[in-house]
Amino acid sequence: MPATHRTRSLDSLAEDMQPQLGLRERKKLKTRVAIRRATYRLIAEQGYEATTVEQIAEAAEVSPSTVFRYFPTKEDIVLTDEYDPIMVAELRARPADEPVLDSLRHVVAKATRLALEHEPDEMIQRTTLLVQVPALRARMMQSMALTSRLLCTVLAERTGRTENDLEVRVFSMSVLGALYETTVYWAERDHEDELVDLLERALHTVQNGL
Amino acid sequence: MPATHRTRSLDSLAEDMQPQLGLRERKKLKTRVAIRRATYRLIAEQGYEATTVEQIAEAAEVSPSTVFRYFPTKEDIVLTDEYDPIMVAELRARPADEPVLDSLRHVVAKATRLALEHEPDEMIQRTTLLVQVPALRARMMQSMALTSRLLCTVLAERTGRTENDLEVRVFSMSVLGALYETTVYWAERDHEDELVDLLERALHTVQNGL
DNA sequence: CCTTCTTTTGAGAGTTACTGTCACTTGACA
DNA sequence: TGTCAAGTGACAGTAACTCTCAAAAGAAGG
Repeated sequence: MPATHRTRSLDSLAEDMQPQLGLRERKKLKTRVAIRRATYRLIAEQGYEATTVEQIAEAAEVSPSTVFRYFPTKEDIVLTDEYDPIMVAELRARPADEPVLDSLRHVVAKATRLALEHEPDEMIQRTTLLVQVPALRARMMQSMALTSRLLCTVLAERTGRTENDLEVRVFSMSVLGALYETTVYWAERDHEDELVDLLERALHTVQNGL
Repeated sequence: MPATHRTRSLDSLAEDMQPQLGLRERKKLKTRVAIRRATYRLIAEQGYEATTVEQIAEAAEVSPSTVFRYFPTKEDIVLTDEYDPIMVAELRARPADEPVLDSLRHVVAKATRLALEHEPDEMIQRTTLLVQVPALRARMMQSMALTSRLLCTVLAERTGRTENDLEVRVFSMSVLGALYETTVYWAERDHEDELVDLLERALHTVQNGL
């Protein structure tokens, strides 16, 4: 079966750089990718709810058990993304005396550009689904809360506070909330705006209020 | 069966003020209350996941079908709260030239005090569950997003913008995110702080940054 | 190449939240 | 009291998970 090379994705990236992983690991990666591809395809054809895990398993040529072994929930097949650690690293790399929101602006812009040029299709399909499917929105917000905790750690380092400090946590969460809402807004308006610009405006609003 | 009058709740409040509702409506209210009481009791005894809807139905002396007729999901039995419309009304009642965050401070403080004096037990149990059960957190955040849209409407009126304005939406969401995180923080620290004070600090942080 | 150990997989059975249907009961109202 | 609408329960069905266990397949050593 000829693999499509038209869409570039994190998956395909991961496929490429196989620095001599054992056969076992390579197969695992392939299965993971196959499940995700099948999922995205089926959902595009039938919609999220109409697509059952059984169908996904069949399309990916694995058993349903295997699907659940790779992804804890159906939502995760769609939503899992791997940008958090990258963003944390970038954030730590910024000069320590730079105002926090400036750092965030830079990092968010960079990560967004990276994501947009790297896997634009997935990004659009994912955010579209976010608008359409409540279950996915809920799950997304959960992962947003997780990301917020990561951000807390970095902010704590910067400000000399605890990562459990109320102010740190509130600030992180309100930033993440802002970014989330912006993403939804972008998708609602059919991705016609420049996401980077929207995010810039969002962070500006967080900083200066209405 | 003698009803406990030790705990004051919205439910019991609603029970009291029955300004001549028909028998039908009164029965509906009673069923609703029975389901919720049973749920809270069972969850306190066994935990959230271990409690099945069937058990709840049995304890509330209704059929499972009826439970689902009253609450769309198991999560909703625990989480449904009715403060949103009150807060919106209060917010509209504030002077139009008052800075938005000042209005919010007042309204949030008032609603919180009301809730705390009125149904402290439910509030504590609910927020405790919020910390323990991921599914409830997710659902809570979803309802937070809904509340955010309400807030958007009010903010739009105030600022002369659209309720779909990016800045309005981002601001609403970041405020709500802040309030949510504060609630979780409160519960995580075993409700030992004064929630009103924490919320005040949270809104201060939203206004002035870290 | 063959053996042994370990990881991964698939098959199947079970649980539970939720949906839809339909006949029956029970308040509302004349 | 009888008629109508609203509310309820029983039942059957779906789909997302979970658990268990035996078979398959890669890794490692002789």
